[in-house]
Amino acid sequence: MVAPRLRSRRLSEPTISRLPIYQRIAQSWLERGESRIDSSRIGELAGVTATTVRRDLAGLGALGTRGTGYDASLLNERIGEALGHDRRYSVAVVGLGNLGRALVNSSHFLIRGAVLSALYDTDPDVIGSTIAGHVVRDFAGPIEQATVAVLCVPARAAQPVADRLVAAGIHGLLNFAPEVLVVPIGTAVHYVDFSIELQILMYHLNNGTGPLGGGVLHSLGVSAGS
Amino acid sequence: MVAPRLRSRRLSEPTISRLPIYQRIAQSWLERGESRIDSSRIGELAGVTATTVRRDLAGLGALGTRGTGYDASLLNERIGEALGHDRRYSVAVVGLGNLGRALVNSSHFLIRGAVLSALYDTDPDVIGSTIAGHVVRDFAGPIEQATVAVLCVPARAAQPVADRLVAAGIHGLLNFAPEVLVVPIGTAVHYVDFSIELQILMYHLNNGTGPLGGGVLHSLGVSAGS
DNA sequence: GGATGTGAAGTAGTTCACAGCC
DNA sequence: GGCTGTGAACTACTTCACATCC
Repeated sequence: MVAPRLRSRRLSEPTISRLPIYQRIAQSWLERGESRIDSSRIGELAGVTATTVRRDLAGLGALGTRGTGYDASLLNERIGEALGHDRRYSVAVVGLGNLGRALVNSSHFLIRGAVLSALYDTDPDVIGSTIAGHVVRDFAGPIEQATVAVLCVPARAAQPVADRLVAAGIHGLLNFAPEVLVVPIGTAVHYVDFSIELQILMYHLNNGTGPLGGGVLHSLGVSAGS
Repeated sequence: MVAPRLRSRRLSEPTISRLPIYQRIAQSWLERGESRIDSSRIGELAGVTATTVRRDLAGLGALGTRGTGYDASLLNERIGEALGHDRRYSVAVVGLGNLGRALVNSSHFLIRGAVLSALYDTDPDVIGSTIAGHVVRDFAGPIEQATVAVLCVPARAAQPVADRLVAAGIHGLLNFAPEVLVVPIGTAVHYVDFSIELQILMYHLNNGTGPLGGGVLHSLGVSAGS
């Protein structure tokens, strides 16, 4: 009667979107040389209540210590496991304009199990050049298998590019183009839209509301603390 | 007894995060020459149910027509008003590496009331150069007032940069650096973290769950339709 | 006929309050 | 004493079902 997988516990959507934030907080705590952190401090930085933090973390199993709080290092590790970081996966990047370059050159984009597999572009001046240690390939040529693909292409190109990637067997798309994609069942698309994020920020600024919002952290008025 | 402002209706957090998606869908419908769209089609593309779409849109006032659906043009306009696009606001960008350049050169980032006010960097080679029609200023110099600032700086620089911007009277921050910011009450911070978005995509891909997630649209298996 | 808009019901997520453990 | 973990209460969001209107 041993549970087959801890990860099989289904986490709620809001929890999933908060876990990476807690992880980041745990990491920054470690960098400052602090080893322990409690739920109220995490909540303060993440813009949620301490109870929410405890509920979220309890879903990963009992990893705190009563009276003392959580071990930042253990927290970092367990959240990583819950999000599937212990599995390796490959990432292809399509489109190496400023955004694509920013992503592949960032030391924080590909972390925890993510491995850059290939870069593609359609610009003859870019094809063949080396970026972040990878030679850029022609997107018109063969597409190598990868777990997910990141679309950093113009809006108009997004749909045809997505079609081609799905046809090549890539079923996870991270789309930075401001375009709604139509994909077959079984393919996951996650959108990141800069102008939408700006709009959400403006809404909160105008209405003075909401300690937490969006899929990514939105915190309003975290107190400075000690 | 006239209501002072339609916008005074408080919209729920999930609704706020979906409205920009509906707007984008309405816009892409207009571009295709279609003038009307119904809630089930919007829902299909956005990855939510038709009822949710109607509930969200009903919160903006009655703008659909029974039997026919919604007018894409009106929808686009009303969502814009609800999100505060009718007010102009200025945007400063700090850090003009690949990401900062990608943002200011993108035709989709600064839309609907957003006006680029100033660009800042600390690199002497970048200061003085012209990007997107603006001369890059020295961040060490005076900071001009702006409604919001976009941080495209390295993680380590994020907190000091934020402190400086807040001190200069800028109370809305869109932070692309993977760093939790501590800001005074009254300042809104919205975070966009690429690696977190990638993690959320991976979670859904591994677990095969969730039609909608995150603050930004996550759709799994939108059917192709006609 | 067809799609919106909305009370009512159902479900999910958050907060309260406190027992349990360090 | 302090902080976690969790049943219970509460709140918010979503879905159902249908009256309403074009």
